[in-house]
Amino acid sequence: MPASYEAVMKLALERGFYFPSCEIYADAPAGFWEYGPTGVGIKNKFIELWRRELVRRDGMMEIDGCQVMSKSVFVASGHLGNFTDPIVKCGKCGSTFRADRFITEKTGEDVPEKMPNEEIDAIIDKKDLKCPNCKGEFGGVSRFNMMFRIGIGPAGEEAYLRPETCQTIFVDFARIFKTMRGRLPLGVAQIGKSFRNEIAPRQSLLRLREFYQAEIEVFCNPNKLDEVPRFEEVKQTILRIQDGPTMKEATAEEAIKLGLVPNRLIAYYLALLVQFYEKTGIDLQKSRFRKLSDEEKAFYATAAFDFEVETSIGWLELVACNYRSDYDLKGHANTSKQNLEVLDPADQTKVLPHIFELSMGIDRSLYTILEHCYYEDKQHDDRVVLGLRPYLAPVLVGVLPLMKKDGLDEKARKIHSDLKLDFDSFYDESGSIGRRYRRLEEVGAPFAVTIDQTTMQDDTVTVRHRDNMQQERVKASELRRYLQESLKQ
RNA sequence: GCGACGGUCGUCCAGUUUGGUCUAGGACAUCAGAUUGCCAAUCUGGUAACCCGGGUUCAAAUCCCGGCCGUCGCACCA
Repeated sequence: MPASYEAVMKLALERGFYFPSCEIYADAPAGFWEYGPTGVGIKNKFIELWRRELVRRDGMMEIDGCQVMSKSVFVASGHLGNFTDPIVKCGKCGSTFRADRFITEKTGEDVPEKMPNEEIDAIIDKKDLKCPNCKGEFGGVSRFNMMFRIGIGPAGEEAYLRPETCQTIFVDFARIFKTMRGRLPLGVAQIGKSFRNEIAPRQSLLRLREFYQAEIEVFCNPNKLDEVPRFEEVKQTILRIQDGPTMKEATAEEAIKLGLVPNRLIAYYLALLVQFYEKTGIDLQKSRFRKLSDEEKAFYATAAFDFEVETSIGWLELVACNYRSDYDLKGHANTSKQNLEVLDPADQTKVLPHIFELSMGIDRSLYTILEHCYYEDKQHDDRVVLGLRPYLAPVLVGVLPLMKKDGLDEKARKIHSDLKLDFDSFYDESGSIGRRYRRLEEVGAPFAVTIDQTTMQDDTVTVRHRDNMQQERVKASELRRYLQESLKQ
């Protein structure tokens, strides 16, 4: 079995990576999944890698905001206007359709999403449109909003679960900029949950109703999009860019010259993103930045690239990279009546920052890492191996006594307890040694330390490597340094 | 949300056609003991499931109704 959605799913269920939420109840809703112990291990390490390679490297500021946000936030953001799709439901068979698209398809008439419900109803009446499935009459147009609405306090004040984490960053921007002595360009980052009431959640981690995002919002001066001193560090990074039907590979520097990327600021962050994903173990040969056409772009984006990775079930969007211009800050400034302009000290001008964002889906990224790292080793009984990088593995090292006698088990327990506070160490004495190696491989543990008779004589242990199954002898006293070393690049 | 098909130990599958030896079976996984002692060994024993609710019937894993979940297709994915 090659790496496939089914194989990854099977492993996830068998080894506790992730599983359906509330599964002991029959009324558990779709689109909610939990991470088990091994899954959390990978997730936490993925987040730490993200912090190291993006937040700390670039000197970004990380915040942690609330999941419940006021109604006004979404009036300003446009979520309560632009994102409500007009839908019609057949009174007879219950089929539902996007009203605007349905009318355009049937009559050729252009129907903007924002057209009032009554006008859309009038068109359906006039053109005598019927349900294409059963010829039934349509009920009136209604609006479907993908946000979860909640009631605050006894009066049930209207509020919403955020449908994207970035709104927190926008509304917090002024305070962060002032109190943290910000300067443009300023990256503000956040990891957190977002909620979207998907109509048809599907494929476990890939389309969730409650999901993790890692977002980076870069606030910048729109007049200085090519002033990026650190661009030098990344200019040789290869960007693979799909523009319409053509796929082009170019360094970040060339990509600007070729007009594939509009400016240095965007090129810089796309390159950082590539360098980050290279370290996750995802095969970058199966990745691309897909330049979105005008029709595909979100309403707020003036330039947009989706970072996509090919998996057994097709191309998956892992990160949306949008140049959002001043859409967000302008909206929040108008709605809140606050001035969100900042001073650019270089030329003492006031400017309303523009925003370039990297909006990463953590759950999808984790799935992709699992799939790209999964393999079955034909040379060795089709052993299932998760070839995770050491710094992403939920278990770094398994500590195994060769046998449970002659004091080997006690010695092994001692070594395990010496390691476990600083490393993800796992002690296992159950079953044959080969069996235990295989179990460790399935959760991606890169190393197994075995305690044998020789250990009792000279205090050395064997370190077995997951990928090539080779072993080497290492002094027990050197183990910590050995493991420490493995966690570096 | 619509349609088609499906839902049985942790995982995969048998059993449902024709209701009754199903007290639900197997494989893998897992646990305990024995034996072995560096790559899924063997033996013995154990844990562990009919998605939920209702109905038909003397009797339901099996038939009927409703719900939930999953896969696929359509639609959706801001």
